[in-house]
Amino acid sequence: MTSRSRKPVGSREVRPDRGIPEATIARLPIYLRALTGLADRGVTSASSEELAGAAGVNSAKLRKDLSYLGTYGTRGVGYEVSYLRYQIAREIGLTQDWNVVIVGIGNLGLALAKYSGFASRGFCVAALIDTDPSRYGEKVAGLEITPLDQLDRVVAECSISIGVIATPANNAQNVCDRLVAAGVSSILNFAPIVLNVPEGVDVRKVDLSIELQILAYHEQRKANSVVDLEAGAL
Amino acid sequence: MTSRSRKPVGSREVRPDRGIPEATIARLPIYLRALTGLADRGVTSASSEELAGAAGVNSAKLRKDLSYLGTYGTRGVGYEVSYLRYQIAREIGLTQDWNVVIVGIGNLGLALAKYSGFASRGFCVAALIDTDPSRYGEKVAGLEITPLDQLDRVVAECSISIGVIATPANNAQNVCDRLVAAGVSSILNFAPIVLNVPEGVDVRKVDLSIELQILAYHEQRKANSVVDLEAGAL
DNA sequence: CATTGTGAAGTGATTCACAGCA
DNA sequence: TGCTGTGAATCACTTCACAATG
Repeated sequence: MTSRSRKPVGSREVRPDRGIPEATIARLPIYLRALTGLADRGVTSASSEELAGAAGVNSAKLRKDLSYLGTYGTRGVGYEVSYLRYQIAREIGLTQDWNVVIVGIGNLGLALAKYSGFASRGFCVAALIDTDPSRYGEKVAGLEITPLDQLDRVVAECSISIGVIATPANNAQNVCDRLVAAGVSSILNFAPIVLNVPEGVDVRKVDLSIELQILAYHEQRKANSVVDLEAGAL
Repeated sequence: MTSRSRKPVGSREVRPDRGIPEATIARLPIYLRALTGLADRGVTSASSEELAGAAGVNSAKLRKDLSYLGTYGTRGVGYEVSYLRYQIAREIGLTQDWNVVIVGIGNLGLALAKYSGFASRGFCVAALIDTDPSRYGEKVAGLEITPLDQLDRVVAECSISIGVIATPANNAQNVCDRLVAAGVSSILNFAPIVLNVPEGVDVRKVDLSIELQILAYHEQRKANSVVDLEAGAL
């Protein structure tokens, strides 16, 4: 098994080694989703092959990924769905619910605030922040839109550690700074800019135009290769 | 599928195309965004160091990435912003605009339909599709919501090759199949399921809960390491 | 005996470090 | 001189292939 020298020597092992590759971590939620789907359909046990199919990866990768968490399968049989599901949820940190603040209640922020899927996946939208005074007090999904300058209070009161930025690009860095100052240390950024954050703060970004552009690149290449074929270029 | 627009024929000496790493392709849109930002601020020239800063990557990676496209810099000087911007846009396939259809005009679909940022980035939302008859004909951002069974016609009429799925999970595979049947070969999927598509169709997925869960994992680890420190465990 | 768990091999991406050029 | 472009080295991730095992 593992035994790489990470930290400067531990006098002893604290928990089964925390060296899970980032790529694996990014897939754990997918496995969780797949397991929940199987459980909902009444499936109680699944092989790595079946699970991998449901998650859209190959089975070797799935087994390797799971091996970083521990040995939760049974050789010759497979994995018990609900048990594995629990183990992954625990690993991700979903034994507790996480409170989230959404900043920027425009079209996208509104959609996120109303999205019902977060609750079942371990997240609770606990506060909505905007900077437009005309919207203060407006209720969305049972929550009042609150001014940005109350961020510190709201973050503290609700024990919020995850912030979602859904503002236009020109406000995003400012909002980000305010979130960090308020104590938020994980940020999901929808604004199309690179955020600067201090050490210790995690940022993940979702830029829809970028996703489309990546598709466009491949789309263009498909179109071109058709042209090539028609021209007998190969 | 329409679209051809290739370079002025192919007796070019070096075809820099073949084999740009996927990781590089995924960053080209980021460089494009950074260059646009610089251009907007009147910057006409930038070193790899400056550009990399604006894009949130290190300069070695940026130079290596750009080297796959061609040699667009000047040693000792840097890169001409507008020239490089054009070259990247061309590489991605943004010399043309891409028509996009959004399927599922719920909260998220609505937000996407209204989002003004697509236009400036090479995309035009050309059609909105839903399955709820009570919404047929409703106008959003100047477009009528159209029934799913008119997808084929709409895709053909508007030469659409990119589809966005913003439906609930239970409709998504069906919608996906319909899109593919209609001739769409690139799909951006917001539904929290794994889509099955035939060879040659590209899918990119955005799952907001998964992004939050990845943040939660790191958040949990930060919290735990604080506990470890307090307990003197290291 | 079917299936897991995992070393070893393979592949791809990143970073280093410096030659080559304006 | 200063910065790009790029081989070589390194690091990270994936896949292979099979011994271990319930």
